[in-house]
Order: sequence, then structure tokens, then C-alpha cells
Amino acid sequence: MPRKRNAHRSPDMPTLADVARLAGVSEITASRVVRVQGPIADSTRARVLTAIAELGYIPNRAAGSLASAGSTLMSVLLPSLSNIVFPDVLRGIHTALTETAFQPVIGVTDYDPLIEERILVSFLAWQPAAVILAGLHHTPTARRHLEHGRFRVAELMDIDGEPVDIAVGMSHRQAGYETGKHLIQRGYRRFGYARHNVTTDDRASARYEGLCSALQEAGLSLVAEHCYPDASSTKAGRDALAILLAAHPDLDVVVFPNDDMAMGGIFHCMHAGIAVKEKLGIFGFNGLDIGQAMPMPLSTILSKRFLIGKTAAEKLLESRERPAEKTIINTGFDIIEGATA
Amino acid sequence: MPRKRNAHRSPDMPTLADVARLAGVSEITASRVVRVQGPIADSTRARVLTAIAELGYIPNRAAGSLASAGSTLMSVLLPSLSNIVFPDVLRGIHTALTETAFQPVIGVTDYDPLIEERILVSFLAWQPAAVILAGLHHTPTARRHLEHGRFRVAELMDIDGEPVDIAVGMSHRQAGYETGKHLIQRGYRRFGYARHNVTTDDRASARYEGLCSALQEAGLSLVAEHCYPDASSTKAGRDALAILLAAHPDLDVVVFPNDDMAMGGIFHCMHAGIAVKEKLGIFGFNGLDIGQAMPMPLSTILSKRFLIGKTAAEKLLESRERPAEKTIINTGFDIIEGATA
DNA sequence: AAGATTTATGACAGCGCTACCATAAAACGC
DNA sequence: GCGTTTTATGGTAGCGCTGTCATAAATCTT
Repeated sequence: MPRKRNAHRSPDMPTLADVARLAGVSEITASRVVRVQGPIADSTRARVLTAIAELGYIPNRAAGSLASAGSTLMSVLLPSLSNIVFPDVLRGIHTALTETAFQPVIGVTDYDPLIEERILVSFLAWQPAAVILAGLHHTPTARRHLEHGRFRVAELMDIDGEPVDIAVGMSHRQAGYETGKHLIQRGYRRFGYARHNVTTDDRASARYEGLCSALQEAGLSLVAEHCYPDASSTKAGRDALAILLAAHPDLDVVVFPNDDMAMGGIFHCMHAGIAVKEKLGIFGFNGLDIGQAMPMPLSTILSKRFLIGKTAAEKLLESRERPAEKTIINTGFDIIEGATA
Repeated sequence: MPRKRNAHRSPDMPTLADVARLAGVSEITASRVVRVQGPIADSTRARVLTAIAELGYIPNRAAGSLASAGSTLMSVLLPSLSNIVFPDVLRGIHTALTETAFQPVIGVTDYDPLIEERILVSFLAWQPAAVILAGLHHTPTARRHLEHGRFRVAELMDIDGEPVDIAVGMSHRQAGYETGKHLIQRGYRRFGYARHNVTTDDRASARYEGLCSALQEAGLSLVAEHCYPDASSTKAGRDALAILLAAHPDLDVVVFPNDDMAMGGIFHCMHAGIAVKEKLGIFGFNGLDIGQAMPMPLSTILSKRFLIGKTAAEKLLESRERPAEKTIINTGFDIIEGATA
């Protein structure tokens, strides 16, 4: 009675042992061929490969992970998937991981550090090779896990702070500051700001602060701001601008936390017959394609989301061990002049 | 010398055995508490839970999967992440999986069945509980794996065909057909169509065919079409429309394969001073928020992407075993009249 | 009260793979 | 030509968990 357990694999899924037997080698040699590891004679490799093809062998990664105490999974924790920014980051990660043995496992935190912590712990159960998350701010428990774990860690988007291992991103504070300087230089003086409800989006807050300090340096300050109660969207931007202008018709420029909302702002202007740029400047953030395809391209800041994801994943693959010094990679940003401010 | 292997877990990560010892129960009992499975006395559960908290125990899912020949992973294979459609689907899946033990592992196929097959096989190595993919068309090898595997399968987006297990989506052929009928009824006669380069996007092709057959029924046919050589984008739509109109200034409506391109079309009209709807109708597909936030909301078809993802994942969770009959769930679509056609 | 059932727990083997150590043969050095 | 290194392969012992079967105690029948 060789096989006692019957809850197991379908009609005898072949195992490494089957492959080894058919190829006339030991299990460990077959294993080495599969993993492309260690010295193997060409003839042996060929025999094993043939056996694999013949049996339709699929390795069992759970067994492999258990035996080697490590997996080929990379945990990716993103705040949101509604915000186009994060699919872009994910795309970058995925691009870097193509052709490698690594696979991303994704979780969505909804910008909530507690959810992040919960998902992180559940991901750790897979002994991932690396963990990628957004931002440098995590719960103490999460941070402890990140610091003591046997895996690489990349914190994306933001570089204003102390990373656990690697940080890849840009300074959002500086982006906000440069936005302010840029607009002041172009003659704008009466600034409005349209927020949205995500209070835990640290990056948006950092940009806001940067903008304020640029204004302050120039002896200015925000004339008005409005916080739209719902999540960010084009409609949110459109409505927010309407409200802002109703209360403060004398604004000459309005800064939005992202391009989606800024486009909403432009749509409001189109609807209300306000001459964008001459009468009212509109400034966004992200540099989405759609904004640049408009008849008057959106003035905004290009954040390099794909590059951030790709760079982070590549960097993580460089070494399995965490190096002594932390790495901070600034992918920077570009101001897109556009035609709306 | 108890611990011979030193490549293993960091300074003694606690195992279930440690938890069991501390709680004064057997390993299997501790395991049952962790998995919330089988009858456990309240007092015992409490002791085990305390031990877990005290040790900071994190279960090892690789070991669990190996022992039980099954994992809590759900493989998700999407054609693309650039196309907003799929992050929306993914969001739906993720929503359904929150609060369950399942975690999505994602792969991107780039609309290529061969890449899909390759990723599928590498995912199968984790013995996933379910596999989610887009469309009903796969390579023979992929299909064989899907049919013989011990996991549930959901094929999303499309329902025009024979699924392996579950299909959730809508009839794209019908959507194209209804688009044609709707536009004909509104008086449009001279139709143009702007494609993009993705020849393997079966859904877009099905809509195209549906549109053509509606025209045919009415004794009409496409006056012109243009295939933009690059991937779909707003700019692609804008350029494609410009080219189309240059050759055929007499078109009275242009249908686009998606909203992104349709918006590009509108931007072209704005730029060229063409009265949208009166002079030229524009029709999209997807029903993206941004199109509806425009001063003249885009006429389009609302595809229920989030719902598709969510429904599929929920359906998959209903039973671990594949039922005898296949399930097809039609999430339908809505025509959004909008103001552009 | 004696059996039948349910509830709570445990012993043990083994899932399929790889780390570790050992060995044998081939290539190299001088 | 005799050590020494390199190349190629194998034996063995687990990795940490859960399926299976067994058992003991509590509860329910009639």
C-alpha cells in the first residue's frame, strides 16, 4: 500500500522522483536540472529534460519553499487599484519580474496602515523573497516584521524618510514646492487648492505642504481650499472647482492633488466658459497620458510610476541578502509646462 | 545537535510545535485552532491563541500547502494592466477575497496565449485553489491543464463560448450589435471605425463584428475604418480620428473600441472645431468615469468590470470542487446615451 | 443503565522537495 | 606521476504542517 493518503494530487501527478526514475538519475540531480543550479553534464540534463516533458512534470513550489525556507514570491502591497498610479507601478514591477522566477502576490491596503499590517503578516506566511510596499510609514508591528524578516524590502513612491532597506521614489514635498515656484514665476498669485478625502495619502499631504512653503517664501498663502468629501475622481475635481470659484471668484490658479481632479477642473471651466490659463490656471500631478492628449495639454508634474516599480523590483533582485547600508533611489520628476497654467 | 540545517529560518522562528508546547496541547490541536477547523473547547482555543500571540507565531503556508495538497492562492492572469479595465476587474476580485484566506497572485499575459500558457504552468506549481483568466480562448496545452486540474477556473469578460468551469462577463458581440442598432436608430448612417493594434483582443473584435452585422441588417456597412498602429490610448484615438476624417470627411459617426480612444476623438473634434454629435457622433466602450465627467458626457456602453471580477471570485469560493455543469453568468451592459452620439 | 452518538484531543506518518555532506571521476599543476 | 582542485552525482534527513485513524470523555437515547 504505497499511497495511503487519497486527498492528494489527481490521478498521480508526477513528482521529481518519477522524473528521476525515468531519467535514470537521482532525485537531487533532477532537482538541480529543474533549478538550473550546480554543475550538470549536458547529457544528463538532456535526459532529465526529456523525462520532464514526457511526464508533463510540474514542480511543487510548496515543497520547494518548505525545503529551502524561501519562496519565489514577491509580496506587493498597494494602497489602491482605483488610482491609476498603482497599476502603473505594478506594471513596472511585473516587467522587471518577467523572465525571472519571481511572481508578485498583491494586496490592497486602502491607504490604511492597519490593513497593510494585516496583509503583510498573511503574506509573510509564504516566506516571500521580497516585500514591496508604498510609502515609508507603517505600523510599529509592520515595521518590526519588515526589519527582522529574512527578505528584501522596497518602499516605493516616497523618499522623504528612513527606509527599512530600499526606497525608490521622489520627494513629494519638493514636487509641491517646485509647483509653487513654477506657478509664482509664471505670474500667478491667488492660489486655490482642491483636496480630496483621503487623509492618509501622505504623498498628497507632502505636496500640499511643499506648495504652501513655496507660497510662504514668496510672501503669499493659499487664498482658498476645498476638501471634496469623496474619493478622488474627475467629477470630484469638477465639483470642487465649482465650489471653490463660487466662494472665491478672484482665484487665478488652482492646484489639484492629481491629474484626474485637474481634468475635472478643466471640464468645469469648459462648461462655465472660463478661459483656462488666461483667466484661471489649472495644475495637476502625475502626468497621465490623457491629460497630455487634450487640446490644451494639462500643466502638471510627471511622476515616474512605471520606472519606480521597475527599478524597485530590479534592485530587489540584485541580492537576496539585505546589504548593510540602506539605498535611496530618487527617480525624480519633470514639470510639464502644458497649456493650462 | 537538534538543528542541523542552518540556512533555515532566522533566529528560531517559532513553529506550530513551539505553540503547541507552550499551550500544552498537541500540534494537531494547535493546527486546528489556527485553521478554525474541527471542534475545539473554548478554553483550549484561548490557551493556543495566547501562545500564538506570545510567540508571534506566523504559520508557514508552504508547509501547510504541501501537507494538504492545496493552497489559498488564487491565480489571476490578466492580459494587461495598462488598460484600466483589468485593474478594475482585479479590484473586484480583491474585494471578494478580502476577509477570506485567499490571496491573488497575478500575472500579465500581454494578450498573448503563449505567455498565458507559460504563466499558467508556473502558477500551477503553487497548487492554487482557483485560476482566473480573461476570455475563453487559450492554447490547447493551457486548456488541457485547466480542464484536468484540481482547482476551480473562471474565465472572465466574455461569455460567447464554452467555458471550462465558470464564465462571467457579457456578450461583446451583442454589445457591438446594440451599439449599431442604437446609432442607426438615432439617425446615423455613415459609420467609421477606429481600431488599434491589438489583434488578439478577441473582445474588441467581437464588438466590431457585432457592429458590422447590425449595419448589415440595416442595409448599411462601414464607410471607413482605420487601424492605429500603436496600442490603445487617448492620443491613438485622437490621431486615428484625424486620419479617418481626412480621408472621409463625410462620416457622420465614428465608433471606437474603448472610451480612451473615444475621448481622443472628442479632443480632436474640439481642436478641429467639429460639433460633436450634430456634425459627428462619437461612441466608445467601457463607461469610464472620466468620460462621464466631461462637459458633454461620452456616449458609450457601460461594461461592469468590477462586478465581473467580484462575481467571479465569489462564485469560485462557493465550492472547492468543480460542479458537473458549467456556469455562465451574464453581467450584461448598459447603453449610456451621453451627449456625443 | 447500557448502548449509540457526539465532542474533543492526540499519535504518527508523510506531502515533495532541497540543504548538507560525501564520494567518485576527471582535469590540472609542476 | 602524485597531490590538488574541479566537476558531476548521490544518500540521507529533514523542512513544518495536516490527513487519517484512534481514543477518551461527555452527551444523548429509549
